[in-house]
Amino acid sequence: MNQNFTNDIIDALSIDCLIFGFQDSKLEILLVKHAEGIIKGSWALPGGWVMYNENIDDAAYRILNELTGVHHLYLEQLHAFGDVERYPGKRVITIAYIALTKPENYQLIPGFTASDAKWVDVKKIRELPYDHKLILNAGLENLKRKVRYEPIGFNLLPEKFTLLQLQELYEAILDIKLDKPNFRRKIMNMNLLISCNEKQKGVSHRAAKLYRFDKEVYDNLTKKGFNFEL
Amino acid sequence: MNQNFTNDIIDALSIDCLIFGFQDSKLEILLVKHAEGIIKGSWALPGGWVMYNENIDDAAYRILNELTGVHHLYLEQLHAFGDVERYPGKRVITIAYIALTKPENYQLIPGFTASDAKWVDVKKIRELPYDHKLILNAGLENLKRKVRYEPIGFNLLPEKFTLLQLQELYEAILDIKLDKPNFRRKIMNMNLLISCNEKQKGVSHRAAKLYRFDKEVYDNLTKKGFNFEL
DNA sequence: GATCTTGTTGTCAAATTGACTATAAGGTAG
DNA sequence: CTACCTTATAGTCAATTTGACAACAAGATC
Repeated sequence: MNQNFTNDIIDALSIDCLIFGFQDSKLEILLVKHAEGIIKGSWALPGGWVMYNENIDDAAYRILNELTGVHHLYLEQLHAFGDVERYPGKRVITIAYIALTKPENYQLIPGFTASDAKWVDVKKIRELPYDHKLILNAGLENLKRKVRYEPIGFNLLPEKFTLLQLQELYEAILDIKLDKPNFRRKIMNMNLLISCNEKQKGVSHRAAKLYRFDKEVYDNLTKKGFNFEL
Repeated sequence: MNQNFTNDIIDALSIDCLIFGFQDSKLEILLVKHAEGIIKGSWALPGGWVMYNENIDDAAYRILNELTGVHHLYLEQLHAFGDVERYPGKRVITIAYIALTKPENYQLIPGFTASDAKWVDVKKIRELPYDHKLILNAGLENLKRKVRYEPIGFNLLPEKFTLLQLQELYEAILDIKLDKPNFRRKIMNMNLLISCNEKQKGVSHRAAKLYRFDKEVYDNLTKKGFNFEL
C-alpha cells in the first residue's frame, strides 16, 4: 500500500514547493531542472506526486527533500491550484507550499526526478512551466501580506545580522525603500532584537552592531501578530 | 466526460464550504443535513465531489448551490485538508472555501445530497463530522486575521447599517469588546462610510444614523489593505 | 417629567509617525 | 597622516493617532 496517486487510484494530486531564500540582499527561490516527464530539461518549482498513504504536509517535505536535499524547514500551505487546463493532458490538482530559509545552509543535492537545483533571483524570473508563475506570484503576494503582521527574518537571515540586513530583507520583499532611522526605531521598539555586543567584520566602512532575534518575543509576535506599517 | 472524481479516476477530491453570516449580532455558519452516505442524518459543512472537467473554484459554487440554493457570493479558497485518516475508509482530500454573506438574502433550498440546511451560531457548535471542526476553526482564524487588514462588512451587513452594527460585527469576529467612541472615530477617518441621511426605525431608544459603504473606497482598501488595530 | 438606553461629540495626555539633521566610526586614497 | 568616503547610530520636532474617558443628545418607557 505505498501506491502513488500517479499510478493506481489518482493521477491528480501533486505538491509544488515555493522555497524563498535571501542572499546578497536579494530574494530568491529554489528551482529544479526536470530530468524526465513532459517538461524534461526545464527549470520549475520542485514538485511531485502525493502518495496514497501520506499526509499532504508530509508529502511536501518528502518531495522537497528528494528533489533538492533541502530539509528541516517550516513549510506552510499556500494555496491549491486546480484549473482544468493547468496541466497538459491530465487533470492534476496541485497544492503549493511555501517556506523561508537560508540558502547558505544547504548544499543542494538534486535527486529523483530532478537533474539539477539552484537558487534564482525572483526578479529575474520571466516564465515558468505549467502555472508555476502564477504560483510564484501568489507566493510573493502572500509574503508581502505576511510581513505586515508577523515577524519574518528568523528563517531567512543568519543567526547574527545587522539592522541594515533586516531592512534590506523588508525592502526586497515589499519592493520599496525604507527610511533607515525610522526602520531602526520601529523595530527596536518591538523588543524583538537582542544585541550580540559584537560587530560586523570585514566591511570597508564603520562596522554595524550585530543582533539576533529574541526567540520568545518572536514566537509570541508570530502567534499574536503585530502591525508593521512601513 | 462529466465523470465525477468519485467514480472513475479519483475518489479523493472534495470541496467543503464555510459560509459565514451575521444575524442578531451573532456570527453564524451554514450547515446541511446529509441525506445519504456514511454520516446520513448528521449536520455538516456543505460539501461534495469535484468533477473531472471542472475548475475547483467552479466546483465550490456548484456544490454550495446544489446543496443549499445559495448563489452569487464571493467564495475564496481557505485551505486544503489532506490528512490520510481524515475521511473513513477512503483517501479524500478536501479543499475548503470560505465566504461572507447575508443570511436574510437567501431562502435555503436543500437539494442533492442534503435533506435540510440551516444557519447555526458559531459559538454553539460543539462538534462536526470528519475534520469539519478543524476547518471551521481555520476559517475563524482566517477571519480574525482578515478583519485587521481588509475592510469587511460589505457582504455581511445590510445595505444600510448603523455604526453599532458594524462594531458588533467586529466584536463577534474578534470575540472582544470595543470602545464605542474610538471605534467610531477610527472607522470614520477611513472615509469608508457614507451617511444615508436617514435614521434607524422601530427601536426603543434614540435612533442611530444609517450608513452605507463607499464602494470605491471599499474596493480600494480591499486591494491595498489597511490597518485596523483594535 | 424622571429615567433608561443608546447615539454622538469632545477632551486630553501619551504614544507613534514621518521627515529630517547631526554626529560617530571606521576604512581608503592621496 | 589627513581628507573624505561610506555606513552606523542618535536625536529633533511637528503632526498625527491612540486610549481612556466625560459629557451631552435624543428618543422611548415608566
